[in-house]
Amino acid sequence: MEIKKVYEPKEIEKKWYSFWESKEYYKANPDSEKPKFSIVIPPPNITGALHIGHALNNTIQDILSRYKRMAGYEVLWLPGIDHASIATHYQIERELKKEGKTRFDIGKEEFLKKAWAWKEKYHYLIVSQLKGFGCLCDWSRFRFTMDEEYSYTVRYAFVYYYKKGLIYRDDRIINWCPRCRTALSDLEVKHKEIDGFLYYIRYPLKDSKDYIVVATTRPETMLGDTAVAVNPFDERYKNYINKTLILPLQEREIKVIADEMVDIEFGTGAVKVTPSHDPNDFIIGKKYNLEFVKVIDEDGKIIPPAKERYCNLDRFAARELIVKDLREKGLLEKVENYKVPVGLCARCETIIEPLISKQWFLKMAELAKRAIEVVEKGEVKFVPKRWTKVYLDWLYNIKDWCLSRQLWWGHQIPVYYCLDCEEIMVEMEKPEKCFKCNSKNIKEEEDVLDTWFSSALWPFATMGYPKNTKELEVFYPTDVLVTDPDIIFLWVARMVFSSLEFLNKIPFKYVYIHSTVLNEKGERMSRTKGIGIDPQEIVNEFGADALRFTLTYLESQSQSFRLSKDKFIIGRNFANKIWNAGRLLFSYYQEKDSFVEEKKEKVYDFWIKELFNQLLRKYDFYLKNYYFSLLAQSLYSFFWNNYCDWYLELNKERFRKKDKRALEISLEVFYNFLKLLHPIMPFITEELWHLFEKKEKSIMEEKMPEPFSIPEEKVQEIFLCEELISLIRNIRNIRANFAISKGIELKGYLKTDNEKLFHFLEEEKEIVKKMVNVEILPFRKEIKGEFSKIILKEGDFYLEVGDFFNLDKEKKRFQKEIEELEKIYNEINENLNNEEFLLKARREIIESELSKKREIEEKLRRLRELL
RNA sequence: GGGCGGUUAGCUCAGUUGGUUAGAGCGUCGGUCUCACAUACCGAAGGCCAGAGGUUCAAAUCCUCUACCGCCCA
Repeated sequence: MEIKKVYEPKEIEKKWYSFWESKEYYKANPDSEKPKFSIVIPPPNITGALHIGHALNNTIQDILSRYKRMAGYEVLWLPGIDHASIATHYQIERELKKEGKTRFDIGKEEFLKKAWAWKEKYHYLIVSQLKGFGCLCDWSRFRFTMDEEYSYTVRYAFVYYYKKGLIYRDDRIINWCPRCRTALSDLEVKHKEIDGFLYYIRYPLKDSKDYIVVATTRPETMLGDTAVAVNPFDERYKNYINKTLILPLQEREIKVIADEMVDIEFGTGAVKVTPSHDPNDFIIGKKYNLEFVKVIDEDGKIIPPAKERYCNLDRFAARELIVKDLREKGLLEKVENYKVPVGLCARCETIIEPLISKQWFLKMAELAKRAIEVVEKGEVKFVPKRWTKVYLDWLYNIKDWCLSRQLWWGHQIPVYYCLDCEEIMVEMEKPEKCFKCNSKNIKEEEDVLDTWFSSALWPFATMGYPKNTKELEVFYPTDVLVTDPDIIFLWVARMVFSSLEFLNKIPFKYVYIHSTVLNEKGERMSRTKGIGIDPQEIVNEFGADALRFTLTYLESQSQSFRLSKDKFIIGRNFANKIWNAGRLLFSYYQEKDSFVEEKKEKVYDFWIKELFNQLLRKYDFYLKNYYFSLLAQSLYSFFWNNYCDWYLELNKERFRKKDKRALEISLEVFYNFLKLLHPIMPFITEELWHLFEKKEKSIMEEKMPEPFSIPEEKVQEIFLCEELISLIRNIRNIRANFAISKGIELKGYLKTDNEKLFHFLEEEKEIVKKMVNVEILPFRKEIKGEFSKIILKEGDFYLEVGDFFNLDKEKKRFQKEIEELEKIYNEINENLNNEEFLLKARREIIESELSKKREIEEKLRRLRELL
């Protein structure tokens, strides 16, 4: 059987994914007797293809679920996608814009058709991407947030909250995006400072030549001013309180009021109050019962009662005209450069307009309380821990959540208005007639819900809530949520309080927050900005296993890591290494019937078994603690640096001699390694697993390996293997140092009092000959010719190098080592001469220092003999 | 303004109860197409672990401050 020299993942990946699917390995069985493990996917939104951050996110989930499956759990990894109301709007509107249209040009029905088509397209794409990454989600339970069942749960939740009195409708200042034409929640607004101006405007006193100067960054809002406020403790304005001013341009009378909220330091200490267009002014407006004058509309245009001169102008055009008018009237005292804080729509980056508007809100105080409690008590744990504070701080300062959006794509708010008596009905289905006046003249609410309202229900809505499903019974709460830092508030916190409210259970026990993936310049990957790596490209070029391994290797719970395409070489090369080790083993495996000689196990066998046991211990620990980078590193170095570089190399001679036991142990360790690696690199491990025997079942049906048992006396002998490795390394070093090519045979003499070592190297003569072309001879008192000395732990080795010998080089080599050792020796000595160290350090530390000292002393002594 | 991260070899990063001589990959230098692998093998060079204090017998690791970079919140 011909096996390709270089690992080619493409066909192999396709083959095994369909195999897993055909066998339905992904399918969770709620009736299983096994312990349960469950994860719900953070549903990717349908706005576009998955990026490399998704690849990381889902690789982690796949690792955890594959591992748990092999560790004997019944695993549910529930997949799905999110309709992403506003984000999808933005994408479709962008397409429309290319044709010069807006959503209002084509109308709601046409728009929704496009949205569904969009969803279909990306639904298909996202699923195929996930499969391309090797993610084995339970496809039989795939959910979309706008599925009928899911939508039922969303309505159910809204109605429930409303009837409980937690949802209310009110006129409030909200964040309005004039481009998206919708209200936004606080979290959907990004704050930024831009270069702008601070305008100082004179507001004349009524019947006086005196005036108050107010400072503002937004002069256009003055059209809606209904007061000027000063701080009651501000001496400058004491005499102005309660006086009447004439609002410039509008020529309207407004009062000077005093409130401690006013910052004395800002501008002139006097501020204009526009209750309809500023959140703080809104509060003041309510407090002092001011008039609410709305002068900017939902398109960001000026409207009456502003003077006609300004109406229909865009807010920024109006600003310019107003400034011009003020200047002409001599009312503009001065203009300063100023960093103006603005809110931007998180989606389209349009400057937010704070607007007074009637919207639906969810009361947060009570809900937040319980969400805080479960995290403070540690029922829900963040990994890494530091994110706990981020979560809590947000909830400590929580404000009510604006739920309604003036969008079309999303869940219709289940509210119905009687057009005759103004009765408001909040119901699961549209009522036939008004509950109050029996009118059939009923209109449903046009607004849709914030996407995150439905996402907040994800863990249990996907499992069939409010029905009492078997899934909810056995798989809920889920074990861990894997996500990135951006959505701790948007999503994680909201899932926690929703779950507590509806099921009286936490939604997950752990929240693993992984790193943000950056590009090589350190910029956040962004599809809209065209920054980033397309995971599909990586899969095509390097393979899914390489993609997964590299991401795992780089995921170390840090805030972020930089990624460039060439990083995937790590994973690709590792896959190739495994592949080729497989090839080597397979070539002997094919001839296994001729492997008859059952020689006894060698020291190397115990050496590799011990190293495997160590790997296993680390593996469990790292996985349990979500130390993904260390997990990948330990697998990598075990396999490459121990198994391949030494164990297989040492075994080649045994293979040649048809040593059956050598082959068996090599294969056993290899198989075990494949099992451990499978969660990270599912494809190549599956392929190799099936290469060796005709197997019906997937490697994932295997149990995770147990440690090898090693007899105590064999543990004592493992050092011999280390001595052998050290000897070979030293010989190679000397050959390189003196430029003696391997083709030239050398002789060497071992001097040791350690009988085990003596016999061992006697036995392993052939290996040494083969690996470094050195013949080991019995030590004689007088060694002729020039030699180079190798210091082993338990003996000296004299390598006869003849004419190649160069005293300077040799001295250099030793001097350097002596200097290094002396440095360490002095440090150790200092410690050991320090009474406090002896008094306070742990016993095993002292002992290890002592034995180190003896070792170094001995080595130094032997090194100095040479000079 | 507040919170949180980062600063370790030329580059990208590990280093998880403080205790072997601080590691890896890439890159560099030198040598190899050796019958699994040149996506490889062998050898080597390269670091006062940002700076300053402190705690400790012992600090890259804990504490404080400073500087710079980044993320988040207001």
